[in-house]
Amino acid sequence: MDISPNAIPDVVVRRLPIYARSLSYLAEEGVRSVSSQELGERIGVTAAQIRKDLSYFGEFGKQGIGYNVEYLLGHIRRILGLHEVWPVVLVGVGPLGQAIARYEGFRTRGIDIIGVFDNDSSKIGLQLGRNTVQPDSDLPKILQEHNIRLAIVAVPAVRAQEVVDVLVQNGVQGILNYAPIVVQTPDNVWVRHIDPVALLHSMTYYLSREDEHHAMNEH
Amino acid sequence: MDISPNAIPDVVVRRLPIYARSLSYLAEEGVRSVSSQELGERIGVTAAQIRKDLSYFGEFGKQGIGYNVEYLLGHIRRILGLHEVWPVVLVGVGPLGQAIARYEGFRTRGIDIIGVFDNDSSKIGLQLGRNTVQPDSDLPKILQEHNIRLAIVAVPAVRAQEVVDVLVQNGVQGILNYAPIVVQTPDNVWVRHIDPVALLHSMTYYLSREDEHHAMNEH
DNA sequence: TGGTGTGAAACACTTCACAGCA
DNA sequence: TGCTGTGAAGTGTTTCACACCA
Repeated sequence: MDISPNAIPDVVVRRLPIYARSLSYLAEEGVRSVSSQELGERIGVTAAQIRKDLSYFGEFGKQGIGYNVEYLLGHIRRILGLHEVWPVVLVGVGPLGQAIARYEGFRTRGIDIIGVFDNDSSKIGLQLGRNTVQPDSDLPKILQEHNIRLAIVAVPAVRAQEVVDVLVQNGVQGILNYAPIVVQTPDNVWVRHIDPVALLHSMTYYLSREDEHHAMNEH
Repeated sequence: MDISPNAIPDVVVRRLPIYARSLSYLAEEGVRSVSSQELGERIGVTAAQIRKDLSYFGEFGKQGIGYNVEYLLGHIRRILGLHEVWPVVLVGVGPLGQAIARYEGFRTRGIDIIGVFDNDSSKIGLQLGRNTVQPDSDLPKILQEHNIRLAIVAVPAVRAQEVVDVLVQNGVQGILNYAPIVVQTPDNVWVRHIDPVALLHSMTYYLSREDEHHAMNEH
């Protein structure tokens, strides 16, 4: 999915949920007010970055004081569309899919998994959290009936593209893809990707460099 | 962890594992040679980007031909330090941790989970893949004995910081954090973060905008 | 006083466009 | 001919630094 000119930069959009997450912890702790400095330290981001990011959306702070936690959190939630609950489907019920289906953190943050699907008939009927596993063949019906726009894909890499095709054909516009493959979609569909191995590999890069460094310093 | 000046940009380092992944699929398919154009189409990246990225590390292609798949893959693996197998520990054996422990995709890509830990005594002794769950109290010993430099954290948010502190105190320099919280570490430690909910929220942002857009266009 | 909001400057990253080569 | 490797140009992102305000 591409960004139209004059739109908010995607980097900013990706940071907003982190701000929201941190603000909700602050709210739970009973903190009323927070400065960009304090929030930045929690999140590992500069104060200027936070102020600049927020300035795309309005003026939420008070000079000399900072930001009211509840007020800013409410605004960010609304900006992200989280004043509504988003129904999503999950496809793929291997160990990872089961963990996702059982995780409470989706529902508490505005994401409601309303259906879980697998093509393995031995899994159909399995109860996972509030959901019962349904066959993939029921996907189109459910997607359309509930007007689903978001989906989580946790199938093996070889199946990911076909599953994504079905999702997109039935109106899904945002996909969280756990399969270690880049899926092809029309450019009005958003895809975010989770590949823990790739993330680890990006760290092994630096750790190997460090070795060499030390070796060099020893001479 | 910060980047020293003149170093390879971190964005580039993060793309290398994606290139490696795609190249290994090509190799499995028996493809011998690939152009930056073809590889880019698979990955959703421009050809120029790939050529530029690779040029940080050397010259791996042949004019008029493209890249030899095996040769380039070998080089990228070496650049990422993947000519060695990296032993890692996993802390946290809830449903997610269990899925991680059982996932075969780590070992096949150079990441070997050599220990899994939890502080819940009812889980100690549980067999997960090739590992048996050990108590957190054994962490320091194992980290030091095996010279572990990478860890995966899959504990609840409230426990993440204390776990990370123990890891760092015992020599861990790279952490893959599944807990929905930004952990504090010394700046010689790398942290990568996985928060599926935050990724979904960054998509609900765009999907909400689209609604408004349509509403606007209807007038 | 202590903090925000924001243009402008600095920096980082991507894309272009083409020389050069098999 | 068809593709790489790469300076230079273009674009995007972050940081600076300060006017402004409760």
